[in-house]
Amino acid sequence: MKDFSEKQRNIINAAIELIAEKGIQQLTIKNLSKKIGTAEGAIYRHFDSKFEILVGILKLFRQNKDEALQNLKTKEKSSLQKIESLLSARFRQFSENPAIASVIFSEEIFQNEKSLANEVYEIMVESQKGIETIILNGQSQKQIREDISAEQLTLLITGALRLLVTQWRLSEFSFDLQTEGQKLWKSIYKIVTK
Amino acid sequence: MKDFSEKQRNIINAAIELIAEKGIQQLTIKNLSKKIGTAEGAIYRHFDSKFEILVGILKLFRQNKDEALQNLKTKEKSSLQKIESLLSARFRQFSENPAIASVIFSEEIFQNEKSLANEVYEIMVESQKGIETIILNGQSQKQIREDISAEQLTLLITGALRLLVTQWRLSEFSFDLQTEGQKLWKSIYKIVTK
DNA sequence: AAATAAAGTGAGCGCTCACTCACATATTAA
DNA sequence: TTAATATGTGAGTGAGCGCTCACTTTATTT
Repeated sequence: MKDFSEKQRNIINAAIELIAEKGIQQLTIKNLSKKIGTAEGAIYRHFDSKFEILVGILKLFRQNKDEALQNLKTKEKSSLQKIESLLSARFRQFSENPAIASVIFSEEIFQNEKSLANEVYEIMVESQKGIETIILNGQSQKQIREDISAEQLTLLITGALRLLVTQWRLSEFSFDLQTEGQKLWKSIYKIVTK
Repeated sequence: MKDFSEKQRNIINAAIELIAEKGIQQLTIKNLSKKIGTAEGAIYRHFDSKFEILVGILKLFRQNKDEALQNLKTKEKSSLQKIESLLSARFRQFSENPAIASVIFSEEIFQNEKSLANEVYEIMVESQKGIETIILNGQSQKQIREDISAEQLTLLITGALRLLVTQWRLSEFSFDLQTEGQKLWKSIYKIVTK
């Protein structure tokens, strides 16, 4: 699994932005080259096919997720603090790069190709497993209520996170995501600590 | 706003199934006519354009939502019972018609066209307003906790519902949605009643 | 400075797309 | 029964798609 060159990252970022702006159906090589400011053919010096660009987007998302989870493990924090960190890091990332917010929870984009759809699902499951593990830890340390399973709490937390981001996007970023994200965290805190 | 003819409903349902199976990019007039068993041209006797078929899908979703909310108003139930009814009705609907589950929460399908994307957002907001109203009622009757706003509780409930359905779809319907839906309701019940 | 490699260019290829239209067939009205 | 209307058919149209390739330009190595 090699890393991307600078040009490749440019192309991937432009692709994410294009999808965010116009939807997957407008992610064409022509539009992509226009966005980057090169001829169409140039793209094929860096990617074998359009498919590989989509693969690249998912690879980037997977890296982000791995980094976020890895980052937490090194720190000395309580389970609740870890969850708060994860959430606020997410909201910050999306605020700084709204295009990612528009693509990362849109599984439909990759539904065209079976192998991509599967990758999307795997990333989602792994990401939630990370949160579930933190919650399980919090439960065994009696910081998080135990009358609701870690799986269910994860579903509630992740679901709300996703929906909030989706609303932010569909409303054309009409509210401050980080502010609303903090509100959400306060609610989650009340709920998980009972 | 006229109702659809039988042929039009056939076409809309086939379109939903196609999107569910192969993604929006495979919703082509050729594939659609193959699915229905007619020639391509026949479709244009019932819809002016492919765009109008997408509009039709959204119209159907809006009708479903309106009916579900209207249905509840007539019944004599507590707020908590109403929410449970809403959720279980949803899960039943999706179990019986998985294709709808695959499309209804995939907002990016309609992202291609600004007017459609807006419609999608409106339906979402209205749907949540319905739940929020029920929760507000439950709060004023002291059946639902008041230390978390109705808006936030709606976000948590709706988010979890959506995510559960999405997981069910991405896992290729690998678990029983209604069973998991009941589990979710039990968790939600514990949370909202404190 | 010359040679080699890497990156960019854009016309053009085969293909699929949404959609049209002249015609055929089925349904309803007179 | 005939006329009128609605519906179905499928080859055809121009446009746009992903992608290729002969060629040019830029960067790197000798």
